[in-house]
Amino acid sequence: MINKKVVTRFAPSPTGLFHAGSYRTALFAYIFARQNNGKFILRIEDTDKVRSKKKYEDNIIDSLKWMGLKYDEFYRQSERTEIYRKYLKQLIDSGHAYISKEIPKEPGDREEVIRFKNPNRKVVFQDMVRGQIEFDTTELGDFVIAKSMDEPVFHLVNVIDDLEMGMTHIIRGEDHISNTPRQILIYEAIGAPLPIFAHIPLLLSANRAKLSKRHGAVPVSSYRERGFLPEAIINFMALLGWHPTDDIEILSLEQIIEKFSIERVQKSGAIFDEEKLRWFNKQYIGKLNDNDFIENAKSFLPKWLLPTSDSFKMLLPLLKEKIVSFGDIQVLFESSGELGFINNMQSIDPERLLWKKTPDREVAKKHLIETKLLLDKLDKTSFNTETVRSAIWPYVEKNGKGDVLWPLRMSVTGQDRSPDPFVCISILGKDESLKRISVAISLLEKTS
RNA sequence: GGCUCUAUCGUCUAAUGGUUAGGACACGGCCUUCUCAAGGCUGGAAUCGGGGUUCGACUCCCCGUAGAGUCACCA
Repeated sequence: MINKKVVTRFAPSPTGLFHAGSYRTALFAYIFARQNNGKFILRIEDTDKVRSKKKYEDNIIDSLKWMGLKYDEFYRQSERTEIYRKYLKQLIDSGHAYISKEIPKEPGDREEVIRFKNPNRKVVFQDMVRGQIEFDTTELGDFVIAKSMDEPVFHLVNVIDDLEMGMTHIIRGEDHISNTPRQILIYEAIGAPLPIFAHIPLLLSANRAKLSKRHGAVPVSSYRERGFLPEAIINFMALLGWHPTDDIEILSLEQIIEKFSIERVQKSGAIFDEEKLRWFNKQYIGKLNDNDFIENAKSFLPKWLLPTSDSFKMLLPLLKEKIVSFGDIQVLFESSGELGFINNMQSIDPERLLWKKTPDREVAKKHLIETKLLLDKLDKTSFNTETVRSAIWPYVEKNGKGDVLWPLRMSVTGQDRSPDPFVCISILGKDESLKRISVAISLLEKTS
């Protein structure tokens, strides 16, 4: 039995912010390694010195860390030139590559590069996702594998590293299918055994183009900034191109690792639709306990609302049920948001104080006056959602919920949509609430 | 254009020769409800087209069509 330990890798080039497309590739490679008790390697492919940026490398590493995808080894290709040179020399010495005179076509082009001597033959390989794939490499020509002995290029370094790092499974995007025959040729020239390939389908933008900076790719870090939970992103992404055998879709990373099977990976590309991610995020937010919720919510709260305050405690259940991502908290508190009334009371049209089923000014006015009286009896220091509710509730039950509560809620919020009036009133406090109710009463008087 | 890959509801997908083609998101309706949500119930919605193979095709084969990827001294 040649039961070699599974080794997979994620090999991004640090030339842009880490986005969903590459993230899903990393996730599948990670899952496959973990479910086989194998190794997962992160390799930064920064041979393009012009486009590679440290900040992008940092972004990739931070995002991976945030998502909880731990790698066992880390490499940077820019630090491995010696190794590549050795192989380059071997390839030239054995006649598989040669130094080629060129006519530069673009600025930066060399007059001399190293090309691979293409044996021009058919290449066949088995892909774990797609089955057998055939290519005729004749059309590829003698492709460039290095700009100079110290500047190897993608195809070469990719193969050498996978070889040197003992890669057993190359799990990467479908966009690499057409690179595979070139790389197989290099493996053969070096005399190395082939790894197993698995090309997973691409993630597509809404217009069906490969997800990229130009086409709707949202950086993972931006989901983090908008208050999404990594568990939700993982769950959502895993289900793009893969599906368990049953219909249970809410899955932790551990459960995914347990159930995952690369043979069940879809062959066709999947459109990245944020709508379902939002749903997943809501599910995961709902599972959070208060402490974790607060921890996540903290940075999105308006300055005046401390997580330790009574106001926050009153708002907590409401926040939990309303938001889809923590970033929504900010929206809620904007002047046009559902909690905007707290700091921005809009002037109201008296007509809006009337409940649709009882559009009578006298009725509305009477209920406002009565509830105001009830509220006035409450002690300021024990003015909270529960005391407010119990003070008014008997009156509400006796006179009809809509008849009493609609004018009350409208008078203190001025908004069509808001939390229930008890929460609103307790948040505003006794003085402010009574003031707003008085204003509403006088509005009804003036016009009637 | 050459080469390669792909094709089930709007979206993510299940069903690997026999199902009333299933689930989820989104959408509509109803219930609940002072509003908005949430929740419950419920509805509409798909096998790209044409040929085969077969007693029987979403499923296998061929031809179209459509989409995607790739054709760098980027990765």
